[in-house]
Amino acid sequence: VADAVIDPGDERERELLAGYDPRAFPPIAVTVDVVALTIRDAELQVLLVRRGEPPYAGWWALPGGFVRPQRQGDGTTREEDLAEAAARELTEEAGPRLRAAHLEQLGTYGTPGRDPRMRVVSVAYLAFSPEMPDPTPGSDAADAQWVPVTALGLSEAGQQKPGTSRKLAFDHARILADGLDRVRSKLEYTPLATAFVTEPFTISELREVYETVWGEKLHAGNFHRKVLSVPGFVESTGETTQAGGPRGGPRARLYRRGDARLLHPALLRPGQEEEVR
Amino acid sequence: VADAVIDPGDERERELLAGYDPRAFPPIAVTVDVVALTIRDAELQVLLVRRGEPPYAGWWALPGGFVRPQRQGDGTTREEDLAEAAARELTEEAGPRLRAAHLEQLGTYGTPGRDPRMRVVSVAYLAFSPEMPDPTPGSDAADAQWVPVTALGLSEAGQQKPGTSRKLAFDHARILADGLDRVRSKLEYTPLATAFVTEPFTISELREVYETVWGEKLHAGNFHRKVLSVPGFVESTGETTQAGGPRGGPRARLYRRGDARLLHPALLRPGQEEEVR
DNA sequence: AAAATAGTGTCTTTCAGACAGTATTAA
DNA sequence: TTAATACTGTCTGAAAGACACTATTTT
Repeated sequence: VADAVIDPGDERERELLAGYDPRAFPPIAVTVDVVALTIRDAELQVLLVRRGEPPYAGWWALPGGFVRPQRQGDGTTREEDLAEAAARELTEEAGPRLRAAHLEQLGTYGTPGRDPRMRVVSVAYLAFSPEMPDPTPGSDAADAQWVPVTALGLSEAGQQKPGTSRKLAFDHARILADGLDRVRSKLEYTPLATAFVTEPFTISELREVYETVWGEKLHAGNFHRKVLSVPGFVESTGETTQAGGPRGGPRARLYRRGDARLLHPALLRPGQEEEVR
Repeated sequence: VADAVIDPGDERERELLAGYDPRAFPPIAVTVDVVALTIRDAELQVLLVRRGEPPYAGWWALPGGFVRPQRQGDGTTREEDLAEAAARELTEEAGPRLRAAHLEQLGTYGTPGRDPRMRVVSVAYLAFSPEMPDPTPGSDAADAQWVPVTALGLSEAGQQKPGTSRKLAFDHARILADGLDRVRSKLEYTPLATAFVTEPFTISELREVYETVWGEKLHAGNFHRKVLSVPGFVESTGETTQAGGPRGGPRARLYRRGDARLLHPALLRPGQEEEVR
């Protein structure tokens, strides 16, 4: 295939190429996939795209696509970084209104055979955003939807349980499961939960993030004191909400994100006594 | 380049290919790089290879190379997984005696221009092994060496300080810095330290691992009690060493790795009061 | 005998979690 | 008035860290 452009030269040069020049090998495709998470209706939801073409036509997939060596946006032509590619895919699928508050690399998946068409190595990214409207129907993102992760029947092993209606294409069930593990764990020791709320926010809103992601009720009083005791987690605005909660209660104080990158001491997840052995 | 093999067909098909077929784009090379760490002479050391060819001839690099779509080992021909490729590179560079006790994916680096020859996306792996002999001179691994990480003058920003004699090629200083961050942090909440010692081991040997990786002296008595109090971290063999320490002291009890995958409660790193802000 | 090391005991401080209690707001 | 919620106070137990101490071994 691509060998054609190379003049092998003498044997030494050929060996050099075999060791150092990838054009001597069949190509490997590089893609990015994005696990975009948000909280809607008190549920953790993930952005999925319905596939229209084989393979896996009619199945659901994480938004993603091939990394483009050339990027044309503002007129200038330059190459595209991996994180840029992830952000681009997200915007293309979910619309320009989705501004992820946080984007980080999750991991890279390159097991042979994960894409039946050819060897594909996929760099997965994890994105978090506050509650977003549905992707605009009729736009480029017509086939994108926010789906509650509980509706996907994921097992601990990163597979979907039989009988789940929305089937995930490729190894996306595994990637999503890894992403969920990562989020649940990062809530403990980073201020990541603040990426799921819009500023200013209340301590209760922050607690709802933890409860939704961890799937466990937390003690409101202890949570409140704990959050305020961690230096740099949140920062008071001095304001309060304009009204109490929908079912009563006093007005709550409002906060902004603090400047801490790590939470010390950490907010440990309850019910983890049973260790992973 | 590779466009030649594709017949563009009508416009619809061309668009399909542009979206789904990587052969419509210039190729991106996929490599694996390995950050192999061990403890020798009470120092944390990393396996580096001296580059003989441009670019960066004479500089030092992490062991690594292109992922081979086809792998020929036991006669059968099949594709090579990313982790397999990492293990293969490690064996090729350090010799077959290096058996990593632990191998995990670190991250993927694909910034345009990181390799001046072409667009290269590199999947980095992190490997840990107990103390190993030097790579055999005269073998394939003639140019590989264990180098103390302190000799590389890494700054927090993942760059080498001016005046460092051993210069790291490509963005390998950044990859190594990320790897060191990962190790230091994983010692806290996983039993990873046991990957740096040979079984059976003493609590003091385990403490030396922590002290070397963290670069801080720990309180021997408190460390001892702490390790034994974490369920599943270590498991007693019932044996003791045959002699005391080289400068006196009683014989120490010997332990094996336990079955815990996570340490609860964690072994928190001291001197971290100053948070990352 | 002296020095080094393995391992244990104990005290103080911090923190997580349970629980109670007060003030404020909506229905 | 009732129920819900925001926030604070207090107690208990777990655990980290400082320090002291004993026992065992080498020099």
